[in-house]
Amino acid sequence: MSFSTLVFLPMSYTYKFPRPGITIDCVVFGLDELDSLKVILIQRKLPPFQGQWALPGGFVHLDETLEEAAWRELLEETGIQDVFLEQLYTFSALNRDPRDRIITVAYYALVNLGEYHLKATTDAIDAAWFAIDNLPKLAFDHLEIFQTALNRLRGKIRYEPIGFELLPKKFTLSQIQKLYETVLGKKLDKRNFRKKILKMNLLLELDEMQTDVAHRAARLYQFDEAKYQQLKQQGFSFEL
Amino acid sequence: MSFSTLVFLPMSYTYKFPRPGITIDCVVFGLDELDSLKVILIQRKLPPFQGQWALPGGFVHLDETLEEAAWRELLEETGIQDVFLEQLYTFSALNRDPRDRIITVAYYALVNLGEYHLKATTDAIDAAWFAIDNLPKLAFDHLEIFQTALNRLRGKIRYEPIGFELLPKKFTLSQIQKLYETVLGKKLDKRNFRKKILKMNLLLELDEMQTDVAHRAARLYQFDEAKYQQLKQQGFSFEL
DNA sequence: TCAAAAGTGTTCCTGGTACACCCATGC
DNA sequence: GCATGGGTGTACCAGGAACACTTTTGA
Repeated sequence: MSFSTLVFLPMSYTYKFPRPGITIDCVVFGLDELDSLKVILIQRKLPPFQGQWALPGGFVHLDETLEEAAWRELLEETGIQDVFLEQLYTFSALNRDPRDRIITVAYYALVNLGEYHLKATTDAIDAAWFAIDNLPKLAFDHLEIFQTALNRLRGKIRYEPIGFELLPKKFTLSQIQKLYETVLGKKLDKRNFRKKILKMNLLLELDEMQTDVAHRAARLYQFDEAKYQQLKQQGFSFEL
Repeated sequence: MSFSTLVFLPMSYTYKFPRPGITIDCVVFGLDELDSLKVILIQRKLPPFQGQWALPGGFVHLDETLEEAAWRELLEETGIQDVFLEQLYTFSALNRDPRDRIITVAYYALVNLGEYHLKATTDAIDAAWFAIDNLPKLAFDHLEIFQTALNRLRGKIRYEPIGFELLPKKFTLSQIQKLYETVLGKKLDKRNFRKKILKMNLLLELDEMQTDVAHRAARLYQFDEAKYQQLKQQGFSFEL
């Protein structure tokens, strides 16, 4: 476009009744190479809670849905896109933001940590992965939001195949077993785990093996999303 | 107080950025004597959707949480209080309200329909129970909200003991079996159902029987909430 | 040759499912 | 005495849990 458009930008917006502000916050889970569960935090540059760590998030624009706002903030603050994202819960305690009445709609995301190193993030935003059992003090009520998300993840991973979202596309049976052990916090029997997950027929056995490992290479598998949708239609229900 | 306080009531509220309006809506489920599942709807007195049926709900005040707003609207519009109430989902489609950008946080409630006849409701509000398989056309996106609530109820009733909220405090085993058959939409085997639910040790066998029935009177039971909390603590998980 | 993880079957037991008849009560 | 729902036990089968050794590979 060679012409700019001049628009009148109002400096303020007026309503008959007071309105709370609406934000979204995202709890982004990732599984690192050592198989500890991690979450992304952002260091706040501005008050309130300046310098403290917080969940990525921000205000919802009038021309976007909550989910669109979550995707936008995720991309802006962490560079993450195209991942599993689901609404978690809406938090509305009266004093959760010291400045103003703010209601926040929390989302949680599952990403394959190996694909995102958070180094190339824009401007001066400081984002980092933290192990979930060693979090710093969080701003606002973000600890409560995080705990709600962790409980949701632990509950949901047992009866919906969302765990695969934390792994690379191609993974070994041991990887997925360790994932379940990490998230659920208990050891599982190797033979029983393999029997059960293979019997579901949701894993595509690939003709590929692990490389660069200092021991016998394991076979790679892939989650068969199409098959899952088809089975779910027929009343099948995932359970581990 | 013998003196009134004069306060300046502003006629408007101004913000630097535009804000969506925030409402809550409630999907109230009840089970009637003929054991069909019902939901409460309110007939709208004002545009938009004037005359159409809608879920009870309204704007969230600045000095209340979302849950408080839900309780308030529930009481004002239906006379219901002290029931099971849980947050469902937050809906934010851009055009869900034709007048303005409105985001709504939906709640769902489970009530013992026998206790609420909706006759004594305040002023001119027209509230009524509708069988869920015979709903009228609903205002806004309330059909989608209702369906989300029904799916949640169907899912949750299988792994948390919330079904009892739809029954009177004292109930027969047949009542709860019919409840499950109604909500899940399939017949269950009487002997197996009784074995399973009694084995959980969550039902208190009372020394009372049904009265005024034209057949052998059934024993009454009561859900043991304290026992459930205790068992849950120890890792027990309800499942039917 | 050693270390490290991959891969593989069987036995036992629990819990799910299928199934039919007598009992108590009010009309 | 009949209609209506209440109440009860057993046999079979499937799936979950416990359990240990051999194989492959790279260092």
